[in-house]
Amino acid sequence: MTTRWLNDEEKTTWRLWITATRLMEEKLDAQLREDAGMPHSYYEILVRLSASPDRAMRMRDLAEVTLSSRSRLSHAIGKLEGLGWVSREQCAEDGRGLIAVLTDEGFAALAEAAPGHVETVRTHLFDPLDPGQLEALTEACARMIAALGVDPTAVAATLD
Amino acid sequence: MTTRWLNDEEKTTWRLWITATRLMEEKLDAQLREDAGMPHSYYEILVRLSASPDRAMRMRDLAEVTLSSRSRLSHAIGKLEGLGWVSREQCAEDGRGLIAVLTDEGFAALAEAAPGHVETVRTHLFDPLDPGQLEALTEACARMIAALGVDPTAVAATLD
DNA sequence: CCTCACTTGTCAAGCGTTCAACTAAATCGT
DNA sequence: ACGATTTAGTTGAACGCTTGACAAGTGAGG
Repeated sequence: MTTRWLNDEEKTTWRLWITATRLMEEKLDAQLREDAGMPHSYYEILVRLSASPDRAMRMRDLAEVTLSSRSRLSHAIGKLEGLGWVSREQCAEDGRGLIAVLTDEGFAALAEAAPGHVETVRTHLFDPLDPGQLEALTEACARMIAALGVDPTAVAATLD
Repeated sequence: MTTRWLNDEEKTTWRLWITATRLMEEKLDAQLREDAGMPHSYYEILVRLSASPDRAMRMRDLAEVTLSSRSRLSHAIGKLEGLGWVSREQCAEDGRGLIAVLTDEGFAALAEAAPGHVETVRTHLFDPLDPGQLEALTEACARMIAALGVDPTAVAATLD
């Protein structure tokens, strides 16, 4: 089968997408490291824990919602435990399981980091786009996620 | 100043954006590592070189268009040189400068990798979106890039 | 010329991630 | 009840990237 190469218009779209995603992630990570001393990936772990009942989640489930491998999460929680922001507890129902629990210190760190993070998101995503563009962007992302094999309604549902 | 928190609709948009960008980059990287033995970032370096006159670019300029730090590019070119895909040559006009040149082997590696990569991009970005969504996505990315301090017309112009 | 500020590219150290191997516990089939 | 398989989580090595420091080169002003 012959390759369906990208035409100029598609190349433009593709390059803008790549650039926007890279710059945005770079900006978020830099802002959080600078102002809160943690990378974006760790921030997201804290967010997920804070939004869960008892501020606790099983490692397995936490890995899934943060799109992390178990190994990655294990290392990350190790770091966060070292910072005193998360603790590990045995899972009652399953002897293999561990529960990551957000400590009061972790919650405080998150509460301090959140305003700056949200402001960054607003400044670089929501403020520059009008409502119609936001709607189109939302739908486009949902379709891409579906094409990548993940259920977008499940993603959207994990707001908490 | 009080924080303008995200409402539910905005949270949905934000989470879909994060998920789509992560999954897409993950997919691209996995596909290229699997089929071509190189990460996505290295593929982009080869693409930029292949599209330049004489398949060559100064390190400085290559770093800029690939959104890399000089250090990062230096490491990457070192790897690519080890693979025999790129060579380094002295810059005639500036004694500090080095020119990265794509070798024939590098070009062959790129030619072999390109069809699978383009197909992946089509499958997960262009195929699932209709023309109107693509246009909206393009414009949205351009505005985000502008908000992040980069000129989007300059990004789009570097098609070659 | 000479100096001084700036640019270019590299390098070592440290951080976060991935990969593969591993332990331990639960589950399944017979 | 028992071995085989699957699942949960950890670990260490290797990888790629970032940061900060550095040597070498450039170029404008005195």
